[in-house]
Amino acid sequence: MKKNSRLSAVLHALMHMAERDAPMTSDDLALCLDTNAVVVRRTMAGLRDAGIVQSGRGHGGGWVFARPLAEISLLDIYHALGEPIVFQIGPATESPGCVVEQSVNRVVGDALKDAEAILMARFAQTRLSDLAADFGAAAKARRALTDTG
Amino acid sequence: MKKNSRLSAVLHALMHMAERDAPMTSDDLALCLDTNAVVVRRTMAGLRDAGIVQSGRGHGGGWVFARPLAEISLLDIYHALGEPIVFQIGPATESPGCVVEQSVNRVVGDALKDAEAILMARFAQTRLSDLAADFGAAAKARRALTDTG
DNA sequence: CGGATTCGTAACATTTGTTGTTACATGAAA
DNA sequence: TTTCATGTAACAACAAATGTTACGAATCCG
Repeated sequence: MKKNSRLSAVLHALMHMAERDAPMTSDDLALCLDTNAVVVRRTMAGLRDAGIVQSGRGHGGGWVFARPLAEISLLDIYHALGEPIVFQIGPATESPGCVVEQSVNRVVGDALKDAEAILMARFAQTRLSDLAADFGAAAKARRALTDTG
Repeated sequence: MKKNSRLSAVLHALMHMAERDAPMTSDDLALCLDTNAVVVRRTMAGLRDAGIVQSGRGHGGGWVFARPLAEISLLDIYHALGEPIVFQIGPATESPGCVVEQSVNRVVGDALKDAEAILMARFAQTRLSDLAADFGAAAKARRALTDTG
């Protein structure tokens, strides 16, 4: 299956936004992500609804953060994207009648659930400011948002 | 996209095999799994190549275990299936030129890698005999294979 | 006001992976 | 030799993510 790259894509976009003070248009971001402006809007829509970013129309419009980077976790982003499916592997039947299949689903499902919990915990404790620091944009990001927030 | 259910499907099939002493044909298993015999053969092929099961043709043929259930881990099965992709979420670009994207990929990739390691560890420590015990087929399974192994 | 800019969104095409199906060859047992 | 069963290739059906086009709505600037 094709992988769902919305999480990585949106993080990439947000980090480019963090490098700038001014709003970035969907076309700007589409260039950064090597994709289409419509795809950018589609992906960012969830973040806007979640109050993570804001969009403005017309001249001087575009995308800006609605909160300081230190107050946005990867888990916030993940949820704002509609909680994309984490695992590609899964049961053949959700509610099987066969007790054997029920047993298999329970054992494998528990393992997947635990792994997912680990992942979510990691996402929860990682902030956008950490990500920005990772490539040396920490200072810029702080100047751009923490002061105003 | 559709989920990859081969792991669950093959475990379901193996547990039905564990309930019986006699070989089960692909048609038998296809009935259990509510699918097609060709799909069963296709999926089981990896397990046969890995020496986990054996297939026999002609009258009285079908699928049997090649090792005791206690000596087969879920990780063995997972590898035998060609290590299906675990995560549906992933990076947009594998080897990006953009340093920002590299940073994002590293952070998200590390989190995914850790979660995958947790999952693999769980798979490694879970044997088919554990699975069989989970639905009360432990006695049967032991009678069928541990004695002969 | 009018034009340029930019987001919002629906509709459709493209791509890719999984699963289902058909057809036929190969091997083994009765 | 007939029947049963696997091995495998080829193709169809289906689903999900992404790319593309088109058009509407809001905003800014002159």
